[in-house]
Amino acid sequence: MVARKAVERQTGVALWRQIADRVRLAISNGDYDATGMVPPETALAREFGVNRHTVRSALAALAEEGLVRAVQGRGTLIERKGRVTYPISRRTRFSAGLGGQVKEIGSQLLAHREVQASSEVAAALALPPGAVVVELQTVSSGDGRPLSATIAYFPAGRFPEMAQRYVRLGSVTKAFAAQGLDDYVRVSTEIVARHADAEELKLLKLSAGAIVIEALSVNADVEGRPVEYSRTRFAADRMKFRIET
Amino acid sequence: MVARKAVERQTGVALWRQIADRVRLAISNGDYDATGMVPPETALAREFGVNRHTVRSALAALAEEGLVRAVQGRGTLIERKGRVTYPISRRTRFSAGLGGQVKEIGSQLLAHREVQASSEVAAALALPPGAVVVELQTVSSGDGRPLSATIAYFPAGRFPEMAQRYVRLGSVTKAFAAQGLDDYVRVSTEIVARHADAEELKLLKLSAGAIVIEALSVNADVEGRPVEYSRTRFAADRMKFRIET
DNA sequence: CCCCATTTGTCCGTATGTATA
DNA sequence: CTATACATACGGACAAATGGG
Repeated sequence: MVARKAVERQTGVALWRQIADRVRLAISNGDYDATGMVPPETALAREFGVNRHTVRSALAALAEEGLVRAVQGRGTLIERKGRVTYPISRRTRFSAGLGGQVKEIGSQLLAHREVQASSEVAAALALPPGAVVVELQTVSSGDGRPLSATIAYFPAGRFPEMAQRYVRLGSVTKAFAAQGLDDYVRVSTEIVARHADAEELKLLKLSAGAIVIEALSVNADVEGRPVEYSRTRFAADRMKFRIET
Repeated sequence: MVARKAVERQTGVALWRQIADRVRLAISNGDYDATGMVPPETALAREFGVNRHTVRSALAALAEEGLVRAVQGRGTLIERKGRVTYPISRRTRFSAGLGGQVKEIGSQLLAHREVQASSEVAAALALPPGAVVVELQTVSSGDGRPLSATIAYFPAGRFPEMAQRYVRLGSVTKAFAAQGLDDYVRVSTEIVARHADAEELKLLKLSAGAIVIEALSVNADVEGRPVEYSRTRFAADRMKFRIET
């Protein structure tokens, strides 16, 4: 048992939210696996050095997220727990990487269009300035929980059918295959962690103060020509990343 | 100019803190590089849809961090900006990876001891249960800003002098070399992003609600024998990670 | 030098949210 | 449920400092 420090006051983050974050972390760490329940409100209040009402506010927030369910007379039951492990390697594939960890993978195309590449996108895809690219905005989920929101760019000349194929097949890898690209590799990944903005809170069904991990990545075909540049925002508290070098 | 969404109310996270987080991100993204200053308080208040006083609270927090400095009559100057890029590859080296990005790298040994390996540590280092390991607690900084806090474990039988060497040489790589290990490679890295706990806030000089990236990694010698298992907490808003696969 | 627009600093009061007892 | 204390957020007004005509 790790001695947990008292929450901090006057930091701009309400005590109930700090406690909600700690309990969420403890749940995903498996600290409460022995009972399958969160400790009683009075115990948590003692542990964090706050009033029981404050703990109740925190648990209400977690119940709102669907993470726990309070049952009068019994306690607060844990409805969901662990993080999904997402492997990052030279052959990173979203669906395949999650295989076995979730029963059902969902993918939803929110929007798509053809646009002139910004200087950032053109540089990443090694295209001339102003080249046309296909932009896809998607959200992926595991067992109904949103895991990531992505904006991806593909060279329009080479992959004109990305949007249509993605909708039908539900996977970038399959959409590539349907357009004659059988294999591709990850050439670069940059990662930053930060607080979610309002749009991400909504897309990923997060609560305020939540963390997203933003990954900027480039995939290329086996000849080294870039085929995809994407910006993926992961719901940090639902994911763990394993880097395979 | 990206249209920035209004901050959200009644979420348990104070508006001034949400705004501080957004402005910190904008600074590190270089959004204000043209002037070297944060926009005027009145402009920020309009942008976020809040009162000027609320913006002032946010800027006061950033000034407290040393990120900006307000000058009456002129504006709020940016004192520091970008994130340090930390490369993760098969040959990840802390000091070498940061080379050139910061003028001065600091490393501090907070504590060291010999302990019996926990089951987690023993498994990672491929040691028999109960084997003795050297535990090092360190904090590393760039140009005076704490960047990471690490707890590292080494097989005590093979590297009995880790603590003494580290203090003298200021680097794990050099401490290894002084004990006859010339080369080692990263065999696994697991990454999680979460809110910092009270201890991490203190060690890394962060303000409440801050994000840490926790990396669990194993290094092994060229024969594949594990030589180090470590748990490093990075100050997320000061770092960017590049994964080289 | 003064004048003036801009920008930060400080003060007042008031309403609401958070936390305790 | 009540009552109390403090933090947060707003609105307005004015002072103080800066830099450019």
